[in-house]
Amino acid sequence: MSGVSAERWLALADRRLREAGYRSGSARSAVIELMAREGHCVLSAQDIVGRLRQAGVGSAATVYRALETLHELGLVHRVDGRDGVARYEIADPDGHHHHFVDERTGEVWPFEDEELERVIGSVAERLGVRLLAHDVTLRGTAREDTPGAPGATT
Amino acid sequence: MSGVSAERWLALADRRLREAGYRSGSARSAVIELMAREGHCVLSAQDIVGRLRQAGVGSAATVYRALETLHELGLVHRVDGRDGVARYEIADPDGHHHHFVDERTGEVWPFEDEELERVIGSVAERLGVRLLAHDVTLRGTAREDTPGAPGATT
DNA sequence: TCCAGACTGAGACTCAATCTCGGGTAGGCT
DNA sequence: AGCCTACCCGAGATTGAGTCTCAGTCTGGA
Repeated sequence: MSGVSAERWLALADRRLREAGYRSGSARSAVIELMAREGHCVLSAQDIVGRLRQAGVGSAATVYRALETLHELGLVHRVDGRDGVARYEIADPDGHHHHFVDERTGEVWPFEDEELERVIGSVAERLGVRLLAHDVTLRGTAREDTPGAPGATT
Repeated sequence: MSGVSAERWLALADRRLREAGYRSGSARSAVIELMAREGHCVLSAQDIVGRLRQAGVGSAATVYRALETLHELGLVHRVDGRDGVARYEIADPDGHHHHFVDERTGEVWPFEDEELERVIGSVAERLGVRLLAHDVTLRGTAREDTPGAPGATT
């Protein structure tokens, strides 16, 4: 997600919060700014707590509260780790993606695939259910022999 | 999974453990039996601990050790809960399935879809990664078409 | 039978996440 | 501007899943 889009997300977050009747506060604002800056890839709640503590704001409770609020407003997605750690990323309003987890390094890379979305839609139809959300998580290892492997960049 | 198949899984587990050089022990056997009996749908680790404690065997440490061993041998799958709770189910040797979670009732339904598997395979190929596992979790509501049910998508 | 090494279980420990509550602050009202 | 109420914040206590440790027990081959 580009910087421009991050700006847009920040504005969106601001608006939604205000519309939902929330006031502004230093801690939540700090969380939102951090997410806009670095939340394009998954950030663990603990990461966020750590970053903000460095900056001298926020406490665990506050960060979790802020993230829960953002999640309720649909501004962030929660990605469940295999290790009992909650991870968050900003919800891209014009895009939907899934995750590949490298089993060796624990790194998480996003990807999207149109056909995958289509098939999931048809599966839901076949099952006769109304879909509200769906997660696809692939686990494995990046193939070093493939130059296009998603490991080249952070 | 049927009772017959549960028998088969039990035998398979027995064989794989022996082949891998494990000895038999009361606690692990109890975990395996419980999984064969009730593990066709997801069981949380805590559930298992509780059941076995009722029966007077096993401790938390032992149960987690046993489940880890079974997971390493590919005998069970781990399903990550949204709540930081590890859930397990027996790995059906002749079938791979995913889960639909009813958001209203919390019920979990397994399903399988051949095309979904195929698309996931091709996505992995496109990404240039070696796939070790993959989870697909659909969330939504069963469609008995309740008027007034939450209707958003994605 | 003997014995090395694997298995077990109670309890301490770690750490993410939540709860509590006193104090601070935003922002509407006069 | 000053006040006041309701919301926001943060330190610390608490919960609870999962892991670690270690001494005692048991399996299974020699």
